[in-house]
Amino acid sequence: MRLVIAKCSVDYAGRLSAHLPIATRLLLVKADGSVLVHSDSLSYKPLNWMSPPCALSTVEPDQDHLDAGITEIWKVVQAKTADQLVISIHEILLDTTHDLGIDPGLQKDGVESDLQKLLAEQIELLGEGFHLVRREHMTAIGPVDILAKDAAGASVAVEIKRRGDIDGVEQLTRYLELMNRDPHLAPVVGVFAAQEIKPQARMLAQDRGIRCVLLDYDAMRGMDDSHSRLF
Amino acid sequence: MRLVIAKCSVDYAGRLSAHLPIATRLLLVKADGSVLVHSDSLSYKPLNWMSPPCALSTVEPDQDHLDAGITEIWKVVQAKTADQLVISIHEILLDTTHDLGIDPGLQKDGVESDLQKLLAEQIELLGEGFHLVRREHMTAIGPVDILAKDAAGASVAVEIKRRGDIDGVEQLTRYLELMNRDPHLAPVVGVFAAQEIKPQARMLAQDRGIRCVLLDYDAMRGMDDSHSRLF
DNA sequence: CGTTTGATCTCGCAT
DNA sequence: ATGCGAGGTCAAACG
Repeated sequence: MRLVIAKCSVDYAGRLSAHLPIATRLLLVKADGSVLVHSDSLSYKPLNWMSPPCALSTVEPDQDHLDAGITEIWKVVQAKTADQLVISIHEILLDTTHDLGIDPGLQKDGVESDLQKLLAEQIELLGEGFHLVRREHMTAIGPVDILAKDAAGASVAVEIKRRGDIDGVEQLTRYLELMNRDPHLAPVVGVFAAQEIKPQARMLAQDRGIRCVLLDYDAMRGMDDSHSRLF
Repeated sequence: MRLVIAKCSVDYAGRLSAHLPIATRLLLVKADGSVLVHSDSLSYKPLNWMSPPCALSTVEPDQDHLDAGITEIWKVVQAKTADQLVISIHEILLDTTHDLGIDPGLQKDGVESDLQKLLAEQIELLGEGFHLVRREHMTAIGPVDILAKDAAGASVAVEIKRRGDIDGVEQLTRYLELMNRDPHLAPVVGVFAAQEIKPQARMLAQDRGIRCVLLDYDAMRGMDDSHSRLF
């Protein structure tokens, strides 16, 4: 990884065009050749960047460039899309390279798949007498998160989101429409389950006869045997 | 901006839990207090981070930590959500600070608003005799990108995307459903206009009687008077 | 302030 | 490869 702090201007031409006026920024060149341009604010997202696979080359500045104060030009081209990033450097304040080695990677916990697993194990949270048919029930247009049956034996399709917005309701609606055409399943009722449900999503769901259920991840994890065994 | 290259492990607890095993990484502390943890690959996205507003404090390692080889502990807490990022440092290989000043910011060209402006000016691209009623026509559930009339005087609702996928078709469908209930507008036909349209989105649109139109941004910009005057 | 929507979204998984 | 869904989405625009 090469770290350069430099006074520079940057131009990107690819999926769109973008320009960064001259200023002092951090230029990050990673081992895979990718380049990130970061300013001193706006965390997370670089001002500009080039994703791998890409190649960095330095171009000799011509007299016009030199007159404009440009001492060095980096040209980064994407190998597949031919997107271009051109960094015109006026002054280098830091230039250091370190070998970091490969990273073991991030371990996550608490994402949608965890919610799905917990709700499948605690399907009675949806109501007395509910039982699980299967997770990831396949339909022609994709898998329904959970298929269950209620106390009366009617089919229940459950869509699970961490954050429930309008898209999730649309998705569940398409599944329900399709599943209700299947005489082996119909009638199928829908349940939209999420840790948080946006008002507009709740409205749309109600309008379509879909029940909304709020999930409490911490409480559900607390009920989980495999988790509680760890303590 | 402070740049630190260090052998460290990282733990995040907030909207989810995440852990990074010990390895050498770049730690980036920005002027606003935000922190980014980058590895030497996977451009763009940090392995872990904390967004502003947040506060960084150093915690004195206890004997257990010291025995484990930890020489320094950073604790970063989000001011509002109380999310926590804990960085346990084993060895510092680089530690340098530079004042970058504020960045003038990125200038973009070619995003959705540009497409909308150009299509509004060149509405006849949709067909002979089309004319613009207005951009951002308000409905009860939000603004339709462009409202136009065709040669026969029938209303046309246009949804514009850079990349047209199924969500855009759903969105337009909701608008059409609503607008067709309005006797002043009905009947309203839909046009889904994008630089690129995914096959599944095209299928769904066709199924709902919505016309798909591919937009050529460069050609449209070439036709644009205000742009050509610049050259 | 909350809420919505776009993004050079990125990223991962399944087909 | 391509499509699809999720993201600690982020971040800007709008009410």
